[in-house]
Amino acid sequence: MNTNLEKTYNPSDIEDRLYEKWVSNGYFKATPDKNKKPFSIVIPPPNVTGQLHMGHALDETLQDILVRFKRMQGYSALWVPGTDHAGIATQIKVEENLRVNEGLTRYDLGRDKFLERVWDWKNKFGDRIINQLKKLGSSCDWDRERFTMDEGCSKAVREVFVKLYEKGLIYKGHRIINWCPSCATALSDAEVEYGEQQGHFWHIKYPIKGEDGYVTIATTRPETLLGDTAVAVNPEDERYKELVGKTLILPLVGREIPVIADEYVDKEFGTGCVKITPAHDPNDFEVGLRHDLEQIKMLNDDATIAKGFGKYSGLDRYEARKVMVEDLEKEGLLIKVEEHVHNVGGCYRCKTTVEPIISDQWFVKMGPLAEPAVEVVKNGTIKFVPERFSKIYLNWMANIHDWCISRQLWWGHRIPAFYCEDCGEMVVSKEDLTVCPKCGGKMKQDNDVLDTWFSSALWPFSTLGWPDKTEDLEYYYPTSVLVTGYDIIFFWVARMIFSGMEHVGKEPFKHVFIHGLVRDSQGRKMSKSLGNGVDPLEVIEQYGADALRFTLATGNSPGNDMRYYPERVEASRNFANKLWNAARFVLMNLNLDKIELPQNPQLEDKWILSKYNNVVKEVTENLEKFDVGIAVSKIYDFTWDVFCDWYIELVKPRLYDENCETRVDAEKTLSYVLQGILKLLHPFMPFVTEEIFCALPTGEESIVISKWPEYSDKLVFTEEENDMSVICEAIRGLRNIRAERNIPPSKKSRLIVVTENAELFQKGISFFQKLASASEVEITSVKPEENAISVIAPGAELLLPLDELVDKEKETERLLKEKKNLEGEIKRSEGKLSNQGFLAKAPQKLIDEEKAKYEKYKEMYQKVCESLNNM
RNA sequence: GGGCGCAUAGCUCAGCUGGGAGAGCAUCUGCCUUACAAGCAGAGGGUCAUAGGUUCGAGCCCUAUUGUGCCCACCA
Repeated sequence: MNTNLEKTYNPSDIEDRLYEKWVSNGYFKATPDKNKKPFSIVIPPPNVTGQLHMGHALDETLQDILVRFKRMQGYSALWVPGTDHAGIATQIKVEENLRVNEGLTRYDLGRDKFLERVWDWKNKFGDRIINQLKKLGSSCDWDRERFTMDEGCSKAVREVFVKLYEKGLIYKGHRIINWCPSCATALSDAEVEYGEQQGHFWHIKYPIKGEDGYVTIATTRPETLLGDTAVAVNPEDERYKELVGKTLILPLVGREIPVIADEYVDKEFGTGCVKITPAHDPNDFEVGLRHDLEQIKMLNDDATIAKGFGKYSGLDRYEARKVMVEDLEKEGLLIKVEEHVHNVGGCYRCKTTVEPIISDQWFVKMGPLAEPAVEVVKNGTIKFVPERFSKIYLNWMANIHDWCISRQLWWGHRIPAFYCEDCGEMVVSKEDLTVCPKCGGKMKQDNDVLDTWFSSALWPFSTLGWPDKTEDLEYYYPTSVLVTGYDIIFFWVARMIFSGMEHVGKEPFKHVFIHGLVRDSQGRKMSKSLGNGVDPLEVIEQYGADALRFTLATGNSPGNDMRYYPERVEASRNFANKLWNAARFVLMNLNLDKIELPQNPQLEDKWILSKYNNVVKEVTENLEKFDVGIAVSKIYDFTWDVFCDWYIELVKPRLYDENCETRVDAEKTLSYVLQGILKLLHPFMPFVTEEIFCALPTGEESIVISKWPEYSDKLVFTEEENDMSVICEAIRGLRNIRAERNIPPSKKSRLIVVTENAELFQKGISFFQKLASASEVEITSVKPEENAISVIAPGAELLLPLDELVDKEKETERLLKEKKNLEGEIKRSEGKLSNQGFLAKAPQKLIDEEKAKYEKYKEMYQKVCESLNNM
């Protein structure tokens, strides 16, 4: 018989072909449809740094699982990936190790030339993303021009920038920012990573003017003394009461600086005297403002010492530190040097130690924006999964500082501020300005670009056409769910939330589904420098996209990291293979031209249908709750253990018997349940399920657009489930004893079933023959006097009269062990049932179940005792 | 300093609202049983980190402790 399925499962044979089919049939296209509910995931891959591809694959897989699930449930599901201009540029920088900055440019290109390269790379990188998504089988809506949104994004970005500027929520300020000397750009607080470093604590004398004495200052950055404009002490500090108001001579420089009193100083730390460098420390900056101190910038943008500091000028910050410490020592101003471990901030991209520098930058005023963004999470409009991440989010939002959004880079969206070269007028405008509205002079656009995350924050609505009032925006916004890793909650999630609230007036998504990071088999982050990154495309090549997707979905609990093991992908592939072969078996034995429920289901048919029905319910519930890992393991267990290992084996006798009257019912049940399994599994393993689905007489053209299975009251067969489990237990008992005695399956044996429930065991005869190597099966209510091995099962004693195998000693030993086991169970059960508390407070269902167990064990115990007596 | 995770079989991890400890891999035994050796049937292996507490009942809830990881803040 032709099964339409190749003998061996080979993913590479089917995956590309099916993907082409889906795209050309237009299954992935999503349009606003009033008769359907919307489900939308509109997201760019996070700003890729090039080495975390497996992390993308996880993102993409989880997103696609949800979309496919919802589509089958009848939603109009939209799933649009993308990447923006700035993200691509980051990628370029990492892959080429570029340092693209005026004055520091390794490839000394102008802005235009650089942007040309950006576009080249955009295509290359865009292809890479598209390719990975295709290979993974992601059911994205490709036809729209959303994939790269440079133009649309630019429009949205300008709209937002101008709007916020006019509302006073974007301002240009002279403030302390984090400066990366290597990238030569400002960074936001979130872009600074802190790490412990072994440093020193230099104790330096600052002489008091007109006196012999001095003040001792302890510092970790002695070179910054060049920018000192005061020394501060705590106003409550008795030691230094006299000092306040006096003047000090700044060592090496000779400048006169005052001693001031400020609450900021901790009396207990260091010497209790703090040098104040307003231009190079955020706290000092605040102190400086309070005391109206001068801000002296002593560092250039490349972290060399600024002009005006004599021989130190032009030295690198660390070189200057060395030289200055030597000079201090020479002058006898260095008291001591202590070892000191402290946290140092580094640039999250290039790891260079950042310098706090006072600088003119653009900022977003966060206070007013944070308020609604906090509220919307607090009142549950946006729900984090798992819930604990909402606390992290809220905590961050509550302590948020203004966001520095200008970057001195060449990539990204250029700030839409224009300056008149003649009169200095500044205009923020949606349109490019060339002529000054005030004096008619020539206008020049701000050289700075926006933080990547500024445009990324607009993604949920900019991709839907905002600021235009499009049908898509109307229908799909707010989007349903955001799937992402916890590492970018601050960078991206938070900013999308307040941006959505501010610009659209509605939350950007309803759920934030947070997953963990994919690590290598030793638990390390995948990184280029370690060379431990795994390329999903290679994994797909080797095992297939289905296996990879299944692996990423399995054992993945929300918010927790997962390790990548090739062995796990192999296990997933094996599962796909198992399904493939089960399908081949069904098809080989199928004579139907359509799939339907059996008219005359037998015991085992009802058993599997009932179990299947239950799995449908559970899997659906789990997916609704984003418990992807639990859902997938339930399908796995049902498919392999219940359907393949039991049901298929159970119905073989009926299928192999040409004259069997209920053969057709077996066929119907087999194909019905298989079809259901395929549908449940489709979001996880889209390709293999489609290939099999199309080989079945479903009458449908594709599983992608088929209907998700639903729980049905008609398929509840509790009694049959229980009966069947009795038979299964009996079979397991027989197999157990045969395995213990090393009886090969080829050696059949007579079986005598001693039971009061002849009707049930009558139905089980063919199962005992097929699954427990029984030859003739005799059912009786009276135990015969025969030399036999006895297996105690619930409701029956099974006798194997195999003379040559009966070994009195072994048999006694085994029965004694069994007796002991049962005694334990009975004791446990008795303990529970005699516990008044349990009887009074436990749910009735549980008590009934416990009573039933007790009866069962009691009966089995008696049988074991009888057998022992007979020996 | 503040916050959040994690600690369960040899390894990697599940365990959903508290109701007799699970999977994959690894190990051992026996099977080429006409869908599948990428397989089948069995077996061994856990004081669920420790100590208390709540409860009729705790891997799950509470408290403390230890180990471990992450995030945030940062005192010069």
